[in-house]
Amino acid sequence: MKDTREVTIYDIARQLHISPATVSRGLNNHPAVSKKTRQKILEVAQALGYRSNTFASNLRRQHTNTLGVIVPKLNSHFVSSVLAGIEKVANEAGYNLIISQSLESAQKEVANANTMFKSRVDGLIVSLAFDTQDLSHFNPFFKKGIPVIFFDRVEQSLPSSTHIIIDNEKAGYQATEHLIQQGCRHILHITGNLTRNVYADRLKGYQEALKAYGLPFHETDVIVSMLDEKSAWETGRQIANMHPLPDGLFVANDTFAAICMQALKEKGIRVPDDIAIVGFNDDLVSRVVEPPLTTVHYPGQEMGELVARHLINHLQGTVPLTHTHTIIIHSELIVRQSSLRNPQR
Amino acid sequence: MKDTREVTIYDIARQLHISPATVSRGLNNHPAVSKKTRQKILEVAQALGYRSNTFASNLRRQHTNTLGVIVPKLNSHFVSSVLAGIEKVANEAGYNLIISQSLESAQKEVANANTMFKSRVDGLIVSLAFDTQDLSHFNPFFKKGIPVIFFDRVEQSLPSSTHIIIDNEKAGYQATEHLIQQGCRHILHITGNLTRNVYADRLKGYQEALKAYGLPFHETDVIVSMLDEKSAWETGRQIANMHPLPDGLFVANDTFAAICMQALKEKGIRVPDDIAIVGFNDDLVSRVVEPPLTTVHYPGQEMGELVARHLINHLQGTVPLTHTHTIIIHSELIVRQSSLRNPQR
DNA sequence: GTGAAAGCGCTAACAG
DNA sequence: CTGTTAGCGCTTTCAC
Repeated sequence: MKDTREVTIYDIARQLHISPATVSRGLNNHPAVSKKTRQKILEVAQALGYRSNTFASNLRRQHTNTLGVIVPKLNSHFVSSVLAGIEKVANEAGYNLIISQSLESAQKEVANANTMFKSRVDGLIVSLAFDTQDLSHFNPFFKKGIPVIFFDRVEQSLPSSTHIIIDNEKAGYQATEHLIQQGCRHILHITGNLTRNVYADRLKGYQEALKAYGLPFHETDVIVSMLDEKSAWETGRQIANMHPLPDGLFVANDTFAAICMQALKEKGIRVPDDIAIVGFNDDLVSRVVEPPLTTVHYPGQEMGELVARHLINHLQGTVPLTHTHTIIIHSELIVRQSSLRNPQR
Repeated sequence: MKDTREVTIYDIARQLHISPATVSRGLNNHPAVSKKTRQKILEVAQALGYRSNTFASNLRRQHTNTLGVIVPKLNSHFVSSVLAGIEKVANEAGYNLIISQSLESAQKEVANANTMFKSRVDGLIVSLAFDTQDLSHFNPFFKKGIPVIFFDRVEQSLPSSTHIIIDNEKAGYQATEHLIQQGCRHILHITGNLTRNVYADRLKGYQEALKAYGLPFHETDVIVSMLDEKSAWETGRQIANMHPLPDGLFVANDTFAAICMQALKEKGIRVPDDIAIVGFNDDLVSRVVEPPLTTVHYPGQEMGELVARHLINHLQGTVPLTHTHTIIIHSELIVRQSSLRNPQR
């Protein structure tokens, strides 16, 4: 039953009475092969059910035409969009993708990086896990000159690698400013691990905005959380029990914000009247909760396309990666009901 | 700067004055190699920064130790859980994973299958796209004797391949029965492409339940949708404008249900008082909407583990795959406020 | 327990 | 435009 023998270029060559080299060239669209022979080669290949052996090919040429991608979690609108963007560009350029998720664990990220290294990806795209501190698991790549490019969750201390991010400080500023303009005077900021750029920068923006509007900043108004579902419920309930109640919440992701909102509402607290809430990411959930969540949108797909294009350009020698350090993509605040206290118009 | 030369088993062999064959054996824990030499080999390999060349290895042995996974969408709680389960088992058994998403497009699924085939995965795990009809893109696998195993979205007409599913008919029955028991008499069922088992079976369950409770079934009460976000809003608004209003909604996924709920509420319709709603999947969103959504939970992680274990057992020759046709996993209805009309207790 | 040797399938000089 | 040749790095008989 099993059709066990593999068809090779030798089989094609034999059938056409030409050399395997020519077959190889024909299959790879090498210019120095006549249209006629190429045509024939393709036909026979088709007829014989030939499939090229990537391993032999990769073994021979010393690269894999494969890009590695490590993300914290597949399961978010933002990450999905980025991936879609990366895949589009990679596909068009003939690159394959290996995708893995660290599940927000530094340990798993290390394992993933090792796998990627062993898989000999030509380049690596990374968004760091929640608690990744040490970046030495990328050293093998640096040493071998394999380009690594970071997006969103980056470590800017790292020299000589490219980062593609949004202006988290600005986004944090705008979110906070918006809350202030809605009349909030005591705004809590709920965020993640502050060693991570995205959270540290949003916090900076939050602080700046407070300062700009002459509001005091209290350390105790910043809640650092693991940002998982369980903490979200706990934090939400905790806030509901505060006296006096804060009147604004700037939360570093939509899911967390949505759950907080739920927890607050369970305790009879009104959103936005008692507490106005702003989230981050523009996940689907932000549109489904009641009231819809004001949030920061950033263009995942574009970001992914940009990241991939950059990496591929570099791999193809077009652009020296080390010269373009940090690329900042536009983000914007989307105002919905969860923060709107004095409806405009 | 670039450390360009790769370390091979020859380098290790030379350093230890032994043959590459022995090094290979040592690295692969071949029994016929003394503890001492193995120890030394490992040390030198470490010191030299050796990484085995998968391509050479794969080229030589005729398999890849890699499993392919094709899912409709990465972006759902259920799929993430399944993947986690698959990964756990695969990892433990020393298998690598290539994961790709069809994004609910049959066309993309074909492309993915081809890529998997070219990547020479040792086995394939598939959950079908929304609109996949023709399954011929898996023929190359069947022909070559590469095992393909389906889960959740399956095509049971397919002979001689294993399916791992939940009892969708039963789940559909229970969901509908629950709504009836809550006093619903006119229940709409919103679902996906009815050629797909999951949707067809849930519909059957819905019909059975109606019949069992002496309620009439109307074709027009079944709304077939693409189940994307846009349709969800449209459908929700459409339902809101119905006269008379239905009093129950059984929706084939949580996201869609959540959006419908939102759309209904926008029109001033109360959930569950005017319309009770049951979703499907137990996605995070089901817990965050107001009121929380009654839904059907099924154990993704377990399902993933089971699927992977099954496939790997077969690859290792333990179990003949063709003999175990269909495995059914337990699912359960989780009752929350969106459907509770006469609060128990 | 270890070594020699052949070859997995492909590509890239080089030569014509 | 096409053929010859020589490996890429590894595993696996078959010897010893």
